Amino acid sequence: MARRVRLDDVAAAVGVSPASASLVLRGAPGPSAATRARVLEAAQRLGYRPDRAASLLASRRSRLIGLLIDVRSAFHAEVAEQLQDAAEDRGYDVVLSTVTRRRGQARAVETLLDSRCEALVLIGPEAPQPDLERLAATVPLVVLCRRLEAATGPDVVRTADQAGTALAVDHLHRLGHTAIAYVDGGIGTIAEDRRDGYLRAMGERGLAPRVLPSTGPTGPTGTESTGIEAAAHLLDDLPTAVVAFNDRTAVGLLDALARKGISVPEDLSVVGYDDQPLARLAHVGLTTVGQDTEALTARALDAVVARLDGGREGPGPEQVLDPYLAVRRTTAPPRVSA
Amino acid sequence: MARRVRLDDVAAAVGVSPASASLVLRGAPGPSAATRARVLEAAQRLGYRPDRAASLLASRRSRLIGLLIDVRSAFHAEVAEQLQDAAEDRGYDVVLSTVTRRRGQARAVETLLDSRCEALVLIGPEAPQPDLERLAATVPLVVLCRRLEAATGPDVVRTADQAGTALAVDHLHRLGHTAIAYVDGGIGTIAEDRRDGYLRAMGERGLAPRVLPSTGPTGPTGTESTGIEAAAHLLDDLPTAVVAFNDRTAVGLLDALARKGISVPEDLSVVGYDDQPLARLAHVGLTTVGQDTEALTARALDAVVARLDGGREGPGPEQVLDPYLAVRRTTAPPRVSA
DNA sequence: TTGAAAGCGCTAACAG
DNA sequence: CTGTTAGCGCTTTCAA
Repeated sequence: MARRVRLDDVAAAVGVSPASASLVLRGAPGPSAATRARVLEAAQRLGYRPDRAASLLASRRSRLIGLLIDVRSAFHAEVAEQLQDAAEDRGYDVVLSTVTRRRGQARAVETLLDSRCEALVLIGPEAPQPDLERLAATVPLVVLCRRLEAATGPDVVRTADQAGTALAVDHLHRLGHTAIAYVDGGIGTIAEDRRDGYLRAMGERGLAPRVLPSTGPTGPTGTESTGIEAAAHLLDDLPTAVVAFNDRTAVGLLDALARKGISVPEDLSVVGYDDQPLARLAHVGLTTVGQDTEALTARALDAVVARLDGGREGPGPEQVLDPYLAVRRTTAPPRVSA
Repeated sequence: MARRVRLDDVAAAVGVSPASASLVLRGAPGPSAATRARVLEAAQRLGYRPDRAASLLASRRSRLIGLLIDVRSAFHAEVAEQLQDAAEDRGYDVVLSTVTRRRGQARAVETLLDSRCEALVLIGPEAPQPDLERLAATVPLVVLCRRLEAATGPDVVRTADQAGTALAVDHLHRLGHTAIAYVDGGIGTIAEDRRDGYLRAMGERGLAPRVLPSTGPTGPTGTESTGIEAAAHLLDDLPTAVVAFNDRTAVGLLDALARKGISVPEDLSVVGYDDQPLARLAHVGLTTVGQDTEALTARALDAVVARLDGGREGPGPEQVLDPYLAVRRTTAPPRVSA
């Protein structure tokens, strides 16, 4: 295998200095149109590919944004794709680092830092706030989809989760429902917000809340089984509508209900949360609350750029976007009972 | 923000040369236990983090494996996670590059090459074989989940897709089915193999095949809508069982059938392909064919290591793994008809 | 077992 | 507008 073509080779072939060739290949101003053309031609002909490690080492800036993802999450994936494209438009590149069962968030962050990322984006990190603050002291940090108490270090971009469940309650109430239960999502900031939004919305309407606890500490929370368990509790005293912590819970609920012969939405309306592809399946047609991922990633990138290019020092104001409600086939007015 | 701690700082703090410190920090043999301890202590205390760009540039080898993924695919995600962990055990690191709608495979591959990856893994690449051969001439290449005609360049690791659909047919036949239709997946190596497997399996059993065409060139292939369309054709002359090109198609099919009042598996058995998380949902309970992702990634990594560390020159023998059948709730013996 | 010196391939100052 | 000169932070001979 032939030695790789270097910048020097290109420069030599054209008869200019490596410095000039470098300017040309980076599209930097300076070189004349003539030199430019010749260098480009030679680079093309020789099959020159710049060595990223070398240019990274030599340049002051890396223009690299690190993104931590749990690659199994569809939402993370969507963010990754959108951030990649958005970053490109601003002249940045995104480095992905995956969290796996064996490879915790700390390890993944280190990888990113070692790769010279200038800023980091974390999606719904579960780390305690002090850890995030500490990290933010090291590198510009954007926390996506996670509320922080009086964030001082990281920039925060998130959707108003409280407003999301409130949206669901509002929708059901307008349809005529008053007995609206909520299937909880357990611990965590997101679960808290969604629950609070439900409780507040119910209170505002003078409705009695009813929160079904999430699966206990034995099982994972916010999964299909959470919904299945909740269904069992529900059967004793059926409300006319249920809001679930997330879509997976809602799907579990739907499944269990179907097996008990309870029709949705005739006997019971169900609302999920997340607007996952799953929810959109014709098969499921789940009415659900969703967030505008594209806007979320755009804001996240704005925050990064404001710090790196805009010279902003501290975190910007918290960005809280509004959720939307996608009405599908699992909600309807309550049955006019006898 | 304080200047980053360098190797020189650590070396100076201990009073040894950077060279020795380097050896210690990489765990290379040479330095005495005493030096070792002192260097490690100092590195820890100063918060030293090696600069990857610099070490990459300086070292002959990068020990980097590039993986191209479409991050929206659950399967790709699973491979990414497993390859990451497996690579770590062999002292390699995985660099992820995503293909997006805007950023084609070629671009993503270039990124990987520029990052000094020593080998590339592509998952089910759709590029024409000559392109793959050409790429394989540049860098050790492993093609995962894609059959190649007499592969000369890349290593190939895949599951026997023909055997997969044959497995499905066999299962249905044993249950007593004879009228077994197949919903096609359109063009592409994988679709061809699955269809061929079906046709051959039917032929071997003296059964008449019936292939329902995939959605035409207007729509994407292998999606829920493919299944929905297929259901319409099916209704004219209902078989007792259907094998679908993939799970998404099967789910579309299930949905359409449910709306027509056809019960599964009582009136019709359905088998999918891929064993996606979707299929495992209690809600769906799809009988489906799957592949052993863990084995697949392990073999892929073996192939990479054989070339890089084992000094193998050409591609190794094609690795073809067996698919498995996950029997769930969408298949049953045919109704004993009147 | 350790240290000195010479790069890895590129960019960034500055001088011409 | 172009070339020269130094590094970026690390690894790697090779000699001590």
